Amino acid sequence: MGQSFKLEKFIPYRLMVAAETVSMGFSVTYKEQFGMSRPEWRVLASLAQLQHATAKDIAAHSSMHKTKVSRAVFELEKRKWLLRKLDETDRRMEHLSLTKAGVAVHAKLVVHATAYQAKLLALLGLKTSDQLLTMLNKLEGLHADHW
Amino acid sequence: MGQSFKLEKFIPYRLMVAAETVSMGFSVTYKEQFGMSRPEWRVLASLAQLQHATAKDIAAHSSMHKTKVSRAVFELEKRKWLLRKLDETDRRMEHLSLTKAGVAVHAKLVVHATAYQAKLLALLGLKTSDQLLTMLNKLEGLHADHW
DNA sequence: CTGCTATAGTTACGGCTGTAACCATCAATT
DNA sequence: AATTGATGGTTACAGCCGTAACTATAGCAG
Repeated sequence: MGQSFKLEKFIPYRLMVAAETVSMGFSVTYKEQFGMSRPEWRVLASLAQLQHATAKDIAAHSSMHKTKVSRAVFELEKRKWLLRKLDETDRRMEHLSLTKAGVAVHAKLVVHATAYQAKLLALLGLKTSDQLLTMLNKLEGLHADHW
Repeated sequence: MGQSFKLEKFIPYRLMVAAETVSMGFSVTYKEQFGMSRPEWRVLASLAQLQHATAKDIAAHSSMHKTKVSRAVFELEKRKWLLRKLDETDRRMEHLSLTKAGVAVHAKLVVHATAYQAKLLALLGLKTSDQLLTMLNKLEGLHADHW
């Protein structure tokens, strides 16, 4: 009769549901406070961290498709949180950086992000994120033939 | 200078990337072998498990929005893997069940799903999924004010 | 210099998604 | 039985997304 396969024990399913739940919890912050989308938040965070990067760098650093980055960069530029500067010697690429305003928005979001991270770790009963990140590293290495 | 917030240490981000990586690994199977989408796979798996359910039951069991379920049910019915039967006493709802063909497709997918699950556990160095599922339970409980 | 190939980034397009509105039905109240 | 409100399920619509095609530029081979 009842087969033994249970959806609720299937890791890909459960991981996705958990990821969506957790992501939604933080998206409230950047959506409601700054009308930002997830791709925009990721680009902002990447660029704040890298200080200075091309769209391609950001795509690699934030695990996003280049078209998603392109659209997010456009939006952030429109809001004057990001500046583009063409490379003088190779005019195919543009160097991106945050404006003062962009840095300020990022700083505000980081406060919430840090608090949220702490909340998640507490929920999991962990002192640091190391174990969890190690586990996620392994999972992300699954299709390591991308390179 | 460099702020201390690192995107690659932020749990919501890392969890989502890992979930996408892991999900993609299995989606190859149901996409290439049966031209199925993720919502369709989830409905198939739910229905195989519940044996007999309404669209609403499936939405709850598979964590999907009702419109997604509605569309997936339509597709599965079109392929004759699923049957609808109107409830005689309450004609708003329909009882769903898999056809023989639907059960057969599910059986084939379960073979792959089980193997994939084992592969993931091995990758993580775990003997069972219990620890991991316990952790995911906690994360999914985050916004437990849904009920 | 010319032509070929590769690269950074953008965009047209079709597909998928959630929100909100909708339809049909039911249950409770009057 | 008519009204009202709730419920199961569908659908119109607008927005987001990735694929593939595109533009512009660069670099290399002849």
